[in-house]
Amino acid sequence: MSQTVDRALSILPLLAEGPASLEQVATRLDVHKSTALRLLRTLHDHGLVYRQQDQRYRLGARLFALAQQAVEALDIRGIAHPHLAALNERTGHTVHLAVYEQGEVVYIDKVESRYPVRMYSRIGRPVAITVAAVAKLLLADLPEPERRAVAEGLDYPRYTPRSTPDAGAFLAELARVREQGWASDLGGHEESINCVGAPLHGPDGRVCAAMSVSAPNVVVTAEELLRLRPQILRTAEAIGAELSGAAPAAHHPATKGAT
Amino acid sequence: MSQTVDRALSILPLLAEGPASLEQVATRLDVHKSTALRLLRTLHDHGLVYRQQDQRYRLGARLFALAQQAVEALDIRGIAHPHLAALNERTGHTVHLAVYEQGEVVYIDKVESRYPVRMYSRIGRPVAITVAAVAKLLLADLPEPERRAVAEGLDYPRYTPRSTPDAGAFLAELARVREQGWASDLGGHEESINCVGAPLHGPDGRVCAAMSVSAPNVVVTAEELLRLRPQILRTAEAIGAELSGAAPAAHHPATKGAT
DNA sequence: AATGGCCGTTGCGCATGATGCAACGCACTG
DNA sequence: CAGTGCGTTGCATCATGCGCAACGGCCATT
Repeated sequence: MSQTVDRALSILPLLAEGPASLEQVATRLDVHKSTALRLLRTLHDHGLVYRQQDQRYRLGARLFALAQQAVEALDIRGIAHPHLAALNERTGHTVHLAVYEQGEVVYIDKVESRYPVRMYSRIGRPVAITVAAVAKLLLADLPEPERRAVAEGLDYPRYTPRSTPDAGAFLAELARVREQGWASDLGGHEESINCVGAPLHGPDGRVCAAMSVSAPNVVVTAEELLRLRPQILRTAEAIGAELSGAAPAAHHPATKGAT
Repeated sequence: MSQTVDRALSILPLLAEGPASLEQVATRLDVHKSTALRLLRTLHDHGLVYRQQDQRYRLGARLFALAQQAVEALDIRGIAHPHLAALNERTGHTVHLAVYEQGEVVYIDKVESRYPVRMYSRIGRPVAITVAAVAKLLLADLPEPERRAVAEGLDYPRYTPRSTPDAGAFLAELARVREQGWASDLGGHEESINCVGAPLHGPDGRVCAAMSVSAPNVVVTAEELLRLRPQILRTAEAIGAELSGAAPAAHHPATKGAT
């Protein structure tokens, strides 16, 4: 692995937190100022980093453009979206789509609730990996050694009393999820929010993404939400079928095609 | 500028075009395979690049996560304020900045008029959502189902005879606003007060805030106020560019003062 | 107005780390 | 079963990225 590039790339997550000065970057990277400057300049030349008038650095327009292209390149998203929208239409609740990539679970799509109730997460933010239904689904499908390695490398923040407490409990939960083919999170992240999720199987049979329906219990109780399970599973299967090349059932015009 | 980093970063736009094999990357970079491999591995370790089953590389979801995190951390007010102050300086009128959150539109910044006018707005307070220019701008950008849901759940108080009367009229107005890219409120909240507003686009291209210039018609007529529109739009675009990290990019320190 | 500290910037000599090469392994093909 | 194409590895060479030290602008302090 290339040390120079490694350092340069380490700057990006750092700047994602907020603007930082040259000195701050140098300190956090543990390199000399002049080194940090050179790296930042290179990033700047590529437009990944932006320099504001106060000379501090932020992420730049190019990075946003690339990010946009990155999600658009994910076929799953384009294929799944109409299905997710339809599910949202029928249930009225917020629907999420997430993928797993190298130890991270990332939301890549979301269809908002019709209810004008604020939902906790925005797409893109790394998921609360130890509790979210989608995270459980994605991790549950990993081969056993990797699953354990990931589980043991995680923090287990106690968002609520119902949050997953530790690696042991998490692995047990993953086993259950794997077994039953769906997952739920009942107030494990935010006390009043529940969600139910299902896995999306790719052509190779492995779980390539996960979806979930979330709602605060001021709108529906956990029991009512869980009653949507069959519908969610059916949607997940429909998406999976289409991913595997099955003809898309003639729903709405499935415009947003992927190639 | 660092050559190694430069090469590594050149890979990203290349992959944005579509998945590519190691050999293709090496060729396009004009470096040896082994060099390209090392660079790709480093990018991969940082999650910026993902390796699909067929061993070809594409952009990683982490890029999206980074961008999204940066968007959330954006200090819209801090970036916008100098521009708003400058606009206030030039026009003399009250300037507002607002965002949409949890079904409400709230002011997050305000630069007072140089004229002795009283206006019922305060930072942190909700906006008269059915009539204010900023509210129209923010709601006009919501996805259609949510927009309709919100519009239908609102009250439509008749502050004045020119207030938006009902959901139908409001949705029609939102469509117009969305189309034209700016909004006005001519005496819809307080009989004698007019305002003109423009949307602020965030890095993801969506409207993340809205600004407006307001003045009572004892100071300027509605026509005169509307004549400021180009100036307001220009300001909004400048803020948007800065929010997005668009790079005019002066390397050398000498650049000082407004452009 | 003068001073000192802070922070970004520059040029340079040194050694570290990035480079290309050549050889290997693997999968697919004729 | 050779032959081809592509990804991977270890290594010797030297280009390149590194830290240092010194400079200069800006701001707050006296």
